[in-house]
Amino acid sequence: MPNEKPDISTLGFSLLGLIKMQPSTGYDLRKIFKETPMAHYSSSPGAIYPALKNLQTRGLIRCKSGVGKTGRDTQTYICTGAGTKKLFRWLRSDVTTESVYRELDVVLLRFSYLDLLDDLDWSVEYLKQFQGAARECCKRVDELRQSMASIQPMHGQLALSNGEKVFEAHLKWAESATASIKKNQRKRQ
Amino acid sequence: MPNEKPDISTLGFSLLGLIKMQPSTGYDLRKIFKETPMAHYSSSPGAIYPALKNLQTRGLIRCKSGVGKTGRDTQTYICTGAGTKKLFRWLRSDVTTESVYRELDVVLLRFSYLDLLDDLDWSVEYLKQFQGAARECCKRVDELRQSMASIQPMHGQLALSNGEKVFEAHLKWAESATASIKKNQRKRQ
DNA sequence: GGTGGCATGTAACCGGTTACATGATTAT
DNA sequence: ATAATCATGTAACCGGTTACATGCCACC
Repeated sequence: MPNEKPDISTLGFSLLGLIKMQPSTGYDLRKIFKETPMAHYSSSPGAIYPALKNLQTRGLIRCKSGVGKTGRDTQTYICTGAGTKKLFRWLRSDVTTESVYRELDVVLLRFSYLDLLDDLDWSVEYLKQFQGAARECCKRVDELRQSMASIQPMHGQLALSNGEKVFEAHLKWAESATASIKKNQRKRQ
Repeated sequence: MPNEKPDISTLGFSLLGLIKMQPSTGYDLRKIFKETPMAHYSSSPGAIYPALKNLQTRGLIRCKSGVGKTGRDTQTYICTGAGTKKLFRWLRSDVTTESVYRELDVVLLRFSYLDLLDDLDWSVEYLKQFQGAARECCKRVDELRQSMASIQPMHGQLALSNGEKVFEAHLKWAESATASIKKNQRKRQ
C-alpha cells in the first residue's frame, strides 16, 4: 500500500475535509482557520479563494450560489463524488515514520478528519501505525543525541531531548486515543 | 521588550547560527540540514545558496575562498560582527504565547542556539517564558475543546487532546531543562 | 568505466503572504 | 458618522521545491 504524492496541497485537503463535513462558503472556512488550531494553514483570502478555485476546476467541489446574510451573493461549496473519493484515499494512506518525523501536523490533521470515514477499524489501525512511527522517531532522535553527545553543546542536547519527550507524549496519546475509540466501538455494537 | 519582525527568514537565522558556531561551506550546512531534525528547513541547494547570498549582501556573513578536499574551490562562510549582533538579538527576543502556539519549531530552534550567548540566566528566563506560554496554550486548547465538545466529532476532540498532551510534555521538558541548566550554572561558579 | 561523494550553483515553477479593493449591512 | 462584520476577490512579491547542470576525485 504505497502512498502516492498528492497533487493537492495540504491546504486543499483541509478545505476539502471541512467542506465534506459541512458545505461552507469561503468566508466560513476562513473563520475556522482563524479560530481553531488549524490556524497555521493560512486563513488569508489570497490562499483560500485560489485554493477553492483549484479544487473546483478539478471537479472535487462545486458551488451553489445563494444569498448571504447581507444580501450579497455567496458561494457555498459542496464536495462532489470525485472529491469524496480523493479525500478518502488521502485519509486511508499509511502513516509512515517519515511523515511523523517531518509533517506531524498533516498526520494529525488527517486523523482529525477520520470521522468522515466512519470506519473505526481503520482509526485503530491508523493509530497503531502512528505509534510504530512515533517509536521509530524516538529511537532516531535518541541515536542522534548519543552520536552527538560529545560534540554538541548543552542547549542542542536539551532541544533533542525535547523531541524525545514530545514523541513520547504522542505515543501515550495514541494509546489513550485507541482506548477511547475501542470503547466507542463496543458501544456501537 | 517588544519583538520586532525579523526581515530574515527562519532559514536565514538557522544558517547564521550554524555559521556562528562553526564557519562552514554551503555543502557542510546542507549536510547538517539533511542529517539532523533541522531537516524540515529545506536542505535543498535552491534554498540554501540563495539564502547564503542574501546573508552575505546584508553583511551578516562573509566568505573565505579556499580549496576543498577534491581540489575544487570552496566558499567557507564566517559570521561578521553585524551578523553576530543580528543573531543575538533574535536569540534574546521574548517567547510569546503566540510564537509557541504557531511556530514552536522556531522557538525550539532559537533555544538550541542559546549556547552561543553563553548566558545561562537568559536561558533560564527563556524557559520560564516558554513555560508560561505553554501553559497558556494548554488553556487555549482546553477551552476550545470544551466549547466544541457538543458540535465536534470524536476524532476532532481526540486531536485536540493530542495538542494538550503535547503542550504538557513541553512543560515538563522545560522544567527538567531548567533544572539541568541550573545545575550546570552552579558547577561553573 | 561507472558510481557515489564533494561542491556550487541556476531556472522554472508554485503556492502562500501581504496588502489592497469593493460593497453591503448592522451595531455604536 | 463610523466601525465592525459579512463576503469575495486580485496583484505584487517572495521564498522554497524540483530538477537540472557542472566538474573533480576516489573507489571498486
